[in-house]
Amino acid sequence: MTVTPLDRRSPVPLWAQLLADLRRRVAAGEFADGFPTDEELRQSYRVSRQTVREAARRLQAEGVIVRQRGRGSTLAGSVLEQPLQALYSLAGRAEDLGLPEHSEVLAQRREQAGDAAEPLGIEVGAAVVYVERLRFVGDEPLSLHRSWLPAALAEGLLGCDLASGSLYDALAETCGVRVTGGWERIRPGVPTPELRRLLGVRRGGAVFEVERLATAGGVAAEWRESVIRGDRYSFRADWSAL
Amino acid sequence: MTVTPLDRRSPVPLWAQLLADLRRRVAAGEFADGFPTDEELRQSYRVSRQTVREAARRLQAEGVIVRQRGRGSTLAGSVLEQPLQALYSLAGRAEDLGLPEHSEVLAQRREQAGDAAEPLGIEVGAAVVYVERLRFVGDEPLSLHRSWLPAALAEGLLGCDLASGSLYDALAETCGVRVTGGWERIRPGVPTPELRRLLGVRRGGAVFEVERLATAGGVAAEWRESVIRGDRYSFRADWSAL
DNA sequence: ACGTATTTGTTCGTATGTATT
DNA sequence: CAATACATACGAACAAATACG
Repeated sequence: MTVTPLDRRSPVPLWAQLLADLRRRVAAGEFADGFPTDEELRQSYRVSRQTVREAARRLQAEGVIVRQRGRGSTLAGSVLEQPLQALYSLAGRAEDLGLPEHSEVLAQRREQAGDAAEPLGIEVGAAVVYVERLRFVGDEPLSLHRSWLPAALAEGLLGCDLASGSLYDALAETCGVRVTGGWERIRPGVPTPELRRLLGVRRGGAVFEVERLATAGGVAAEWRESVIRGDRYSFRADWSAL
Repeated sequence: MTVTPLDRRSPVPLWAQLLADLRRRVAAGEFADGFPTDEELRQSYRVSRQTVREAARRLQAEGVIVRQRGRGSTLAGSVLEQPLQALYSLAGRAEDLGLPEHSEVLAQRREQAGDAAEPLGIEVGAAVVYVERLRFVGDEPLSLHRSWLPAALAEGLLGCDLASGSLYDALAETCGVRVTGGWERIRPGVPTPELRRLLGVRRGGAVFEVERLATAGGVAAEWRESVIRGDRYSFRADWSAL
């Protein structure tokens, strides 16, 4: 019984106290044989399910646990990876902010799958649609995106005007494929001279490199490699009450 | 009346439908004169407050709105900045994962505040404690952290052993100062030759550059500039049901 | 300066849906 | 099919921060 009792008179919310105690127990290596269920936590800490979920939600957001319906919560593997709010749609984000957005389409053609075959789960040499776009927010370029989509799904994109808007909107309208999920990984990078020129990055400037897999109903729909200017884009976190 | 009615028989959760509609309305420039309160949204969409909060929580996580107790929700008309799960404590994260962690203390001394004066909100030349640590996870260096703390708060850190563990733990134990919040900004960068050598980054390797301000009860407690190896650390987002 | 109304945050209880075992 | 476990959704109440008269 290593449960630390929570203090209801404390100004610190119950969920924060619970979160702290769970972090402590995780660090102590306590849950090697399975993370407790919501119900078990509810009983052992004598709080409501709401409170348990609030703490669990944050543990999940931090990448400490993975929660799955019907299966329960499990400790996440130990990788030095930080969860992130999904970039998802840069176009949508710019639009939300009321910024003018457009793209220069550098390529839009059929190809045979090379490196993209593996993440897409198709065979090398299978037909894919390749789209390369230089995206502008305002007058200056912000990012370069290279996307590979299985031709079986995205054939219709070839005749599409992609000079503005989200690729996923076009994919939904033209091909009836609605992207429902995916993942992406973000790293820092040094742009090649050609990329520097395309994006207008000054000497010594760095970029974010983003890999993304988008899925539609569990099927891989797009593999994307993006480069985003570091001098025009950044990530920010505000944190409190931890 | 631009409220799109929600479909309760749809497999898409109500909060997701609400979120989509709110995003649409934001993009349409509808909330120029104030974002609706939870109660207003509850009534106009005929859902419970729980549902409203679930959608609002995500809008906040995306950086679209800012929510404040007593004040309401406001549009965060802003920059191209993406919200991020706080890095918060790298030491804690490594510890949670059961990875061995330690630091090489490169500097730990009293100084006069220079560039750190402004973010800390103190006068240039005021006494600060400067700490520079090279942090290892496993046998290899992961990051370099340079911290400035007001001497008025953190004097006690000067006599502290900082070879392992979190600076904030030391700050709490030695000085009785508990960090309660803050913010950080993350950009990509190219390391200087000296940093390359210190961190063991190969030629052409890039890094994350992190600026952080930590506060304790509303008072600035630490200004930090960090450099994290890009080949050992990355950010990851999983997204779904959007 | 003080008290009241507003608004979001926290917490409880309860019921039902959905994915996994 | 049944049991398990997380997700969604409703209702309700009080706390805490803010705004306003």
